[in-house]
Amino acid sequence: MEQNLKRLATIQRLQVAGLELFYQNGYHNTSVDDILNRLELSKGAFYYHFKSKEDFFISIIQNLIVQKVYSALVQPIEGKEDPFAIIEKSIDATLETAEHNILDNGFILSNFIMETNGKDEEVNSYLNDILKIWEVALVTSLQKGKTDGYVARHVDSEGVAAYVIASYIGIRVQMASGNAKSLRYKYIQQLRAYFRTLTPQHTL
Amino acid sequence: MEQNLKRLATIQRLQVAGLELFYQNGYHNTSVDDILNRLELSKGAFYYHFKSKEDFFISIIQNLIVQKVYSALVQPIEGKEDPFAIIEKSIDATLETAEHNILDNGFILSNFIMETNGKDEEVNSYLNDILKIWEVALVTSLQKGKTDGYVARHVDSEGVAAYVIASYIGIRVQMASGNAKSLRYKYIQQLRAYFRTLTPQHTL
DNA sequence: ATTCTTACCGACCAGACGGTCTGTAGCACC
DNA sequence: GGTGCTACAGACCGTCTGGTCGGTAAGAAT
Repeated sequence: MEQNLKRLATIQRLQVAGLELFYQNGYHNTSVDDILNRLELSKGAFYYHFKSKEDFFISIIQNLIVQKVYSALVQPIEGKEDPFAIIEKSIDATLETAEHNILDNGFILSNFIMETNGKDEEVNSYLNDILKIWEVALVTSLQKGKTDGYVARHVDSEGVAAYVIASYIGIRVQMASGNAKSLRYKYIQQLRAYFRTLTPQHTL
Repeated sequence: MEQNLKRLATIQRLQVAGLELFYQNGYHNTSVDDILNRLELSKGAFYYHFKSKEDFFISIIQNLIVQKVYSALVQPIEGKEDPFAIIEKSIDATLETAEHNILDNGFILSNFIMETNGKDEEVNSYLNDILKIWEVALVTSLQKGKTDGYVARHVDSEGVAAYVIASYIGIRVQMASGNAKSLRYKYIQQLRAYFRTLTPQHTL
């Protein structure tokens, strides 16, 4: 039993360190040895627990990234308040962590999606699944907002979701290249302006 | 003289093939040999004309990518018509080429920016310069639109530019993972809705 | 106490990759 | 018609990377 705990701990350590390095340097630019050196573990340990680097990455996606995205972007918008308000709030919150260069959620996704696009088809599909989860949550929230009177009837929920996701991914690309703070402010301003056109009051 | 032409032709062939392969497989995932094999040239040829792989990439950025982005996204919006109309049109046009999987312009940029972010600082800055060119063109166009009565006075031109660029980059990430056609349609719809809030008539 | 299994070590390997270097065919120039 | 230079050819090298494999200490099982 004690053994099993140590095993799980080692796996966890590898995954956490792996995610951090993959995020900082990219998947292809991070070697297995890089991860091992940081933890003072050996090749043997790694390949005892994971059958390949790719398998390792997929385990990270499913065990760490899914949960992070879920808790940061999906769960917060499941309430029955004004969808626009809570969507804006959840996005702003993740952008704030991004600003301080903390390992952040959504960006990891788009980062890896672009890096694995074309090659690493399997990894790429797992990553896109996560984006899909967010998309579904956004659409659901918007549809509910229609019956609750927060969202105008004519709004194309899927279109809005795609647009929100797009702008979020894009702003993160730009934030990566400096002056994150002012970009975040500008972005939220414009997002709010955009949302304003989708409210029922607006169309009256 | 004949010699000089051949020299330039070889350089051109290398750059064109290089851009195509870098775009398809990413910069780090494309080896110099990959490019050479396609053209049936040798290592000697490559390192005669370029001092390193990075130097080669920078030459591609400055000779090919700059011009492509300029002709596709900057030049078209320099007129004095309605900024929103011509911006929308230029973006839609590039998304259409993207849809048919032609080597396309803006995406190359965001692709490479993300790949070279963190490492390859020099390459990264050259890429960001191009984004800046687009941004400046957008801001200029919007400002001119204010005096021409197309754009509401209160509009934050820089914010709008950042938001447009962001959504464009993001939608391209999503288009890369399939169903490009419907995404393009949705995206343009939402972009138009967003622009509508920025016109003077709207604020009356 | 012995045997088996788990969790890990670390030397090693094959292949890929960026880059170097020596060589050479052919055109230019006098 | 020799000399020099340009534009390549291609063998070679050092390094890095994912992955393998034989070994082993320590706990579990009997």
